[in-house]
Amino acid sequence: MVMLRKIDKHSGVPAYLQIVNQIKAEILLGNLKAGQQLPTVRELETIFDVNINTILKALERLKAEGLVVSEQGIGYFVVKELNIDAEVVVAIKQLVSKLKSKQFDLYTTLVLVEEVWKNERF
Amino acid sequence: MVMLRKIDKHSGVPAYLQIVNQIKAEILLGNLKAGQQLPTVRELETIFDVNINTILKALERLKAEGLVVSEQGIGYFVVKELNIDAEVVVAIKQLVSKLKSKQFDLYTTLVLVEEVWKNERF
DNA sequence: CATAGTGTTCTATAGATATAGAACACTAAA
DNA sequence: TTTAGTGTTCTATATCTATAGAACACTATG
Repeated sequence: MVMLRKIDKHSGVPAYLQIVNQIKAEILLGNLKAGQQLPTVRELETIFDVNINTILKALERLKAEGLVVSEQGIGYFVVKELNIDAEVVVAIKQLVSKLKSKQFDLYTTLVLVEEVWKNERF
Repeated sequence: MVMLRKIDKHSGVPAYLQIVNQIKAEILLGNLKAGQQLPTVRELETIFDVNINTILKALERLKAEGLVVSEQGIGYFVVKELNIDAEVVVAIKQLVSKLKSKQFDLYTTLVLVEEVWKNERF
């Protein structure tokens, strides 16, 4: 089931990138499958609560990355199936569960993951 | 040991926020301890490879969050000790290790963690 | 007191981001 | 053919982000 949420306008991350991220994640998690149609651009405008031009900028990026295609007069469609290893999803869910139980917030969590990623040699 | 890196000017995330994140993470990981002096603003300018005003914007944010204080003519100092549970760091390192071994990139990883965080009810 | 090394403030400019509004182009179905 | 529902393009405007450059203020030390 596709879950698209309003973006966070105060996070500092550009709105169009937050939209790209959400749609990409839905594809990665298998909630959006190849061939499936996205909501219309005007529906996305409502869903994300941003201007249509911001929607178009995000979709343009997703097209450039080859994840979706547009058909004028019809709609946008998912191209690639990017289903990831279920084991990975489980591992992420476990970490998220642990951090939530320890009262971490999302922002702190993301910062820590990024730093560990960049600082550790594996 | 403090590890501060040049920011990624093409990530879309504002430079001053990337700087805030790096310094905050160093404090969280215990690499910057309470009372410790940060590099000078002009050293930070070189380290992060951005303009001094961008450094000041980041430090202003860290001051507002109560993580650092400035003393004019002297320097910036860490206020809070935010050392986190070692168990949490280990868990994050394990996840990062697993994802790197499966050829995930950092960007995809962060997007997935964020989506799982927002979509799962724990 | 003079100086070097700190942080601080200010102005000007360029580029990126986001919105609003309007119009246009294509597709499918009545 | 007409119409409703799609995507597409364009202009104008406001705000945020980042840089450059200059000057100023405070602290410690010789």
